[in-house]
Amino acid sequence: MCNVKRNPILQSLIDDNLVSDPASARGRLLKEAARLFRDKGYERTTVRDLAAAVGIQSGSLFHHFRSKEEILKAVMVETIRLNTALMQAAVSAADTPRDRLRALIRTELESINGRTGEAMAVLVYEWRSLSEPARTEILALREIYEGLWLEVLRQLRSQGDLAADPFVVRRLLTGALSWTITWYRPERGELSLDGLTEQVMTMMGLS
Amino acid sequence: MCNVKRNPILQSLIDDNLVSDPASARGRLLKEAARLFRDKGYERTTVRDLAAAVGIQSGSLFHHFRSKEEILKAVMVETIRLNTALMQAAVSAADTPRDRLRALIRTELESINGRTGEAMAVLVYEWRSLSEPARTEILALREIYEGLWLEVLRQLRSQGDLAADPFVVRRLLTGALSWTITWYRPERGELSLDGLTEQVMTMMGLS
DNA sequence: CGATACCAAGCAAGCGCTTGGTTTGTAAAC
DNA sequence: GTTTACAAACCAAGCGCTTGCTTGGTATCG
Repeated sequence: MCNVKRNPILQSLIDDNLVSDPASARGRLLKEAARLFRDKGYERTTVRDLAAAVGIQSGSLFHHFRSKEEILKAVMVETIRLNTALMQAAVSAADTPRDRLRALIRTELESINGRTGEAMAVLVYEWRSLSEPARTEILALREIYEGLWLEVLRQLRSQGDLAADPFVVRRLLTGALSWTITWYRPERGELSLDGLTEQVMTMMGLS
Repeated sequence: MCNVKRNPILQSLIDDNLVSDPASARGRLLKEAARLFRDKGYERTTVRDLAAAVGIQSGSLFHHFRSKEEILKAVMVETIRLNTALMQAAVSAADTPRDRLRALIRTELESINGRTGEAMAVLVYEWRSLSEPARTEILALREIYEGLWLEVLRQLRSQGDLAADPFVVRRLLTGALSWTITWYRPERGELSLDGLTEQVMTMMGLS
């Protein structure tokens, strides 16, 4: 019905049933869950909190999800799916390895600090709350995502623009970028997302 | 009595009652608490877990600490105190800004991945579990610590070795270094702490 | 009619913490 | 050198509350 402007990548994932429509009951719950999990942590968030956030009784949650953990897992799975797709698009739109890296950094920063930020923070900081089987499942999805980064970093290295080990650099960058959520406030206007991206590139001597 | 070799900086902090002796009852509890909090998270760790780890009943814990949160706070406070002292020593032992940065990076990596690693991880990833008053208290202590970094980064910038904003760089580094705890395994021997330090310096174009 | 979404009520288990009493270490008093 | 005194350290038991989740029933709608 109300076709508000929406990212075409997100739309195609919704059409393929890989990500829940944020307008649906399930999608709204997942969005609220991500926010609560980020703000209070998974353990401190009760099923009553989750239910209240979407205006239903706590018991009714279990019509949509079999357990509280399944909600956490769903938040993570859908977040990885969306971000992998966004990353792939960003990489293929850039021409040089340097621009590809810039695109990856910019996209990841946007994922962390933009609309999907809550879910992204949950993905990064709450995975200890997953049971072992769920953990391996998530890990498998992450590897596709990480492969994108490694390929670009290897390109940069082979053309002499990167002196350090791509593997190590990616991991240092993972920490550096995800940590921005604890301090970076885009709405304050001092530093834009593009500006922050350039700061990262500059620190790496790639400005 | 049994005077095993011990870091003199740690020893002086113990003598001043700023850090608990790891041999004392309190010190042993804090060490076990740090390990449990890192492995399972603060919320998932019960007072019964904590008590069992040092071989007492759960109720007996409250002879030493008024609440579970006080244990978390004590872990954090003592960790900051120790690491601030270690950092100050590391900085004053180096001659050039570049060496001072290297010393800071190396010391922080050691704090995170060495003996005090458990407590350090708790400090970084569990502060959401603190109540508001405890949070501001911890934050005040952190500022001394952060001041050390900023001064060295400003020195580097003023001599042209750093192009990016010191403030932003420190925050990127905080994330990059603390994240190593999730992937770096010094015991595996592929990459030493010195090697990792050099990788960070190389990434910043300061090798 | 039948499926879907929900509510009202509550259960069993686990939580942080309290309580009243016992052991243990220490050091002065006799 | 034994006794007395006393505080610190600890145990056993359990209280009051919250937790994730279940159950049985009801409203809504194609």
